[in-house]
Amino acid sequence: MIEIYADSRETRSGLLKTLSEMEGYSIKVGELPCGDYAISSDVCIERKSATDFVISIMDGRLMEQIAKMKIDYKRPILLIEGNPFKTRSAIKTEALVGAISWVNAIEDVTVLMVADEGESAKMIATMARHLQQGLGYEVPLRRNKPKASDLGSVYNLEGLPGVGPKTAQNLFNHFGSIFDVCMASVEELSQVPRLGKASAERIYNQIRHRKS
Amino acid sequence: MIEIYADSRETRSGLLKTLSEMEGYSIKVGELPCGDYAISSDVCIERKSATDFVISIMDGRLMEQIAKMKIDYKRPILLIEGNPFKTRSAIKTEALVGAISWVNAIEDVTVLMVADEGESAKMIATMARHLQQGLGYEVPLRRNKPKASDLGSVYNLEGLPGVGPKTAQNLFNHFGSIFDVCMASVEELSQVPRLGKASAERIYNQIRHRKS
DNA sequence: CTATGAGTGCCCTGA
DNA sequence: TCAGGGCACTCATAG
Repeated sequence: MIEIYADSRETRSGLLKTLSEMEGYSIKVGELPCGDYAISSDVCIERKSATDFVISIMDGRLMEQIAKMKIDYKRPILLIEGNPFKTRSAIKTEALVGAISWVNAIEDVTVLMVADEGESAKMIATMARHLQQGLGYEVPLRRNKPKASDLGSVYNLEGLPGVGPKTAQNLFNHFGSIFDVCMASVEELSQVPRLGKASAERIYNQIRHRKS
Repeated sequence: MIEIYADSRETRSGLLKTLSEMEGYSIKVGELPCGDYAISSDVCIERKSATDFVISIMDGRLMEQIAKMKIDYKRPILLIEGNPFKTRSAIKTEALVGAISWVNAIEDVTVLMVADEGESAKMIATMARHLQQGLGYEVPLRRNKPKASDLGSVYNLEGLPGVGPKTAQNLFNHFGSIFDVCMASVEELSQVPRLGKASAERIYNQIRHRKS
């Protein structure tokens, strides 16, 4: 059973009703210190309608709420319902962008936008499930692996830090095999075109990095 | 002067043009190992149009890109342009919500949504400014590179033939590092759970395979 | 992402 | 020890 904690102020919202009608979820209503929904010990969600969001920027409530959430939760999420750019209000686009950028870049808080209440419900439910039960299987990080050996080697090297398609090809050309790349010293790695000492070191470290 | 690094694939986009016309910004185009824009040593941005986003979910490119960004940068951002829920595509809403939730909840990557290219430009520019100049005082690029991670190693090993998420983890657990996997003989590789002689040989051959 | 199906190869059991 | 069926995991495809 997936548990979602909702703040009592949300009681009247249709969202809470939708959530409580879902199979496999248990909704607990109470007084949250901040935010509207808590879906794990690290994650809480502040849900705002587009107009509410705009207003909370102007009266400074947004900063306050975000700051508060960051104290109690490691990973707060701001969920905006509707398009704030489309609201008829005095606020300038720059201010809007500035606020979102601040929330995101400085405060490191995720900003999600959904169209309506229904999407909000689905989003909150799914995130709760993912956090509490995982996906139910492992996600394949890489797909469409090439079969030809040369391509396979290049593809494999793309897994190293700071190595994209171009550098992977360079590495392979220079060393001739994955094995030789693994044996290379930092100095030898630096010889490769487009690889500086910093990247070379990171690659070297990743290859030797031991399970923590 | 605020610096923004853009991947060369973005050259044709109107966004890059808009950015380069902005006062006080210096845009450098080059080959980024991953992501489309880098705005600090810790933060890079993968920008996707709504339809692109949907397509990249379906062909599995999204997971790969996110994973790669997480290896190279401390704080990757996924910037979605337009409303993915409104695209006419065969994908189910559940899958869409699932993807966003996965990026967010499981991968702990910030998701940002904007309406169009213009907003993207403003958002990227503003975030760059916030990160590089702070809101008032100086917080320039700290040069602390992301350290080698378990995830990076597992991701790398997943590039090998016949190796999916499960086996990659098993390999890493058994040998402790990419380096040790590369040094292993066919016999030693066979020791790993669920790896028989056939798979072990394929892996061994791929690692030693020389450029043809 | 979610769903489904086929294919490969490991592994366990039983003789 | 070896054959065979069950299973786990990879990989392709489709919405």
